Amino acid sequence: MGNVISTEKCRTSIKALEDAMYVIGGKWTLRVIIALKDGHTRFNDLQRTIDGISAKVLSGVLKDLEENGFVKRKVEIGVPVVVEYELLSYADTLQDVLSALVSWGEMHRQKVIIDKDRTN
Amino acid sequence: MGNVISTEKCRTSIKALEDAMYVIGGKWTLRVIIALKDGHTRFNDLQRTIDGISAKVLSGVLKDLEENGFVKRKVEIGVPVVVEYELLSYADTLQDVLSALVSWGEMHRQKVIIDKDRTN
DNA sequence: TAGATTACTAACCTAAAGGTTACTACTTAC
DNA sequence: GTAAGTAGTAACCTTTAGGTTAGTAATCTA
Repeated sequence: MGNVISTEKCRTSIKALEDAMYVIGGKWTLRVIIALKDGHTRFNDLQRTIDGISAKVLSGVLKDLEENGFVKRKVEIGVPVVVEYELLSYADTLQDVLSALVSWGEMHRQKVIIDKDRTN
Repeated sequence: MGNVISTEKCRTSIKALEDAMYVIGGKWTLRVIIALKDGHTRFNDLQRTIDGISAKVLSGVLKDLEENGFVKRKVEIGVPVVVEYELLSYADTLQDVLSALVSWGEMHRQKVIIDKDRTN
């Protein structure tokens, strides 16, 4: 009961997790980053790739990503004006997070399917 | 533009991420798991350890964790009745996700502090 | 004998993330 | 000449996760 030292480490971990989730825990944030990494750099291309995202939400997420230093918005003046969202190197720091989440998600989906089969 | 093959891989990754976030993306889910891993097994101990969580929310999270196979609820009959939440081995599969998120959160907090200093 | 602790639940309320619809102004394709 | 694509914004609405308050019944503590 109440091991203070471990509780402190625990609280520290929880705070770090909190910081991470604040920035990348939104419903769409990491999905947009995945699509950007996949080479989809333009607004409508992103919207088409990410099923279910609305223009309003995509626009908001892209603004947040810019503010947090993950993405650069590049406007190429011409006719028509072309806007490209370029991933910055800071986005690479998310590599471990992304691959851990994606592979855990795949694994978990398999597990859920197997569990369902066993109950039939 | 519109490389169909890579777009499909991208969609698959996004779905896996979606599955993961559905299960562990709640505001409190991973915080509770961290506290459980730290050896806090009882309800009020967990509530004291996880700053800001209400009894209602903690109770809901613990039920979800049980349903998803992360936790076993153990009742020891006696006076008073003691309830313990035991982490199951399935929770170990989250190790990579947890450490990636925690260390990214720590790193990001440092970056934010440094960025703030630079603007002063 | 008032207060704390045990493990919660019921009922209610709020905020904010996200969803929907419509619209811009210009250009290219059919 | 009309439909679709370019990159969004404005205004509005809804959902729901989470927050708040209060209370249970039994025991122990100051």
